[in-house]
Amino acid sequence: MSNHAEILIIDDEPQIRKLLTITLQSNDYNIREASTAREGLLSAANHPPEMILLDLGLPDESGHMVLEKLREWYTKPIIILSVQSNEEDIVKALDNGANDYLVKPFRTGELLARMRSLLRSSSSESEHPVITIQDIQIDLSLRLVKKNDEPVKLTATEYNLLALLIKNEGKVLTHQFLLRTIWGPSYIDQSQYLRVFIAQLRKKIEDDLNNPLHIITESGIGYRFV
Amino acid sequence: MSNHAEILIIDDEPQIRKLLTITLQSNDYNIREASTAREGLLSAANHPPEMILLDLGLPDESGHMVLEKLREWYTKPIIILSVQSNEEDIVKALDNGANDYLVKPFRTGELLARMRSLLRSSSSESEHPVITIQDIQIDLSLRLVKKNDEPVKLTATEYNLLALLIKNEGKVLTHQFLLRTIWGPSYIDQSQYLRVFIAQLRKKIEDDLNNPLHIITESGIGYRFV
DNA sequence: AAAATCTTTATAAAATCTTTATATCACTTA
DNA sequence: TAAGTGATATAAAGATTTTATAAAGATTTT
Repeated sequence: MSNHAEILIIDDEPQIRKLLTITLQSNDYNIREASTAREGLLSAANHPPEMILLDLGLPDESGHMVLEKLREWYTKPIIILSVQSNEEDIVKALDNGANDYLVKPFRTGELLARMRSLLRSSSSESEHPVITIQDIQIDLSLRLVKKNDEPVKLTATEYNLLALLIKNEGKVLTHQFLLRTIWGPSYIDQSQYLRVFIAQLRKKIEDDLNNPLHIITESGIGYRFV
Repeated sequence: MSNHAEILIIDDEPQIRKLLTITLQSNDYNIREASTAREGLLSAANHPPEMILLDLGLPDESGHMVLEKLREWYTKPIIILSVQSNEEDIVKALDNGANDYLVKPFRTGELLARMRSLLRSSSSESEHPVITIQDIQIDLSLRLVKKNDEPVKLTATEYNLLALLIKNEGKVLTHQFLLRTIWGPSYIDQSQYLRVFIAQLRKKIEDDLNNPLHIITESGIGYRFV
């Protein structure tokens, strides 16, 4: 999964910034760095990121102050990274609008998981798992299929079959497997069902029925989505 | 601030439940308790709470399993409370849909602050109280629906159904999900209710009943608001 | 009690699935 | 090459399921 979300790191320690940058970049995040409160606020305002990682111990101003100023307008997740482990700081930060608080040194795996959790719920509407294959798009959470950005109307069974093929793009799915998965184990002999529904799907998503480019027949074996 | 939000505690240790109950009740939360996985899932289904506090070490089933089963339909915050402090458990829980993870013994002040933080962002209805979709407007805080700026008179059930559809604009909501959420888990077989109320809603907000543009039927699956 | 709302019943219409019939294709063999 | 064979494609009829809607009865609210 490539995300490319922009993350702003506000921390004055260069080695922490470096560690974070390398870790996050190798997880497909785009990084912006700031080493002071002033710089951080400026960067956030000029290029609002998807998430902010904020150190509480900044040289020019308290991190708590930065958090408050950010929260006057910034609504996306803010995670606090701090050496302070006392409850007072944690409670204060969370009540001032921080979404999470990790005590340094933190485990990077945990940080990444907490970031995923926050990004998941913050962009719950906009970020759907959309699979795009040439002119065909399928949004599994909306249960929506598009061809050239036009919605394609599919019945429940047609959708299930297409989704199964697309989830296994490139792989041959046997008749048996398809029948068992879509219709149930007692239908593995009803190959004719499969032919009927494959034909219907092709009518809806292929441009040239005599030369299907997406749903490929593997004679004697099954079908494959390309 | 009095909140009166309902919180479900799933934990098998009576003394922990007692501590949590007393702490949370003195902070104006209403508490429901469960000591096993089975009991917890049942309680959550029958009285969906505003938040769930889930222990990972349950006697009958793994807490991870409970989390997965809950997340099949429960969308509000879940905080994990566990004696396990290893990164593997934390990452797994967060990636399975937990919103936070606190290692026992935890500080109650911090737990309360993290709960406030999650409740704040989960009740995002206050941030975007008005949703506009073409000619339909819904003000979730006022419980008011307008069509072309004209107020539409809806009954309580009609409103609940429409609001649920609109909050999930574009997504197919299954019969099961709609029935369970609006009428309760014991009504999942009463599809006819849904048909009657969908017809009533369409009469009130669609221009052409023979060609509904907002409430779309997905035969065999459910309905979708566009 | 009256009004509003929810629940249940009945029925028509629409959509979908299943089955049948026939055509087509790829490949083998005379 | 031509006929034959098995697998596949497609249309269309028939059967079944699902949905829409009105309206009557029951319940709750005012």
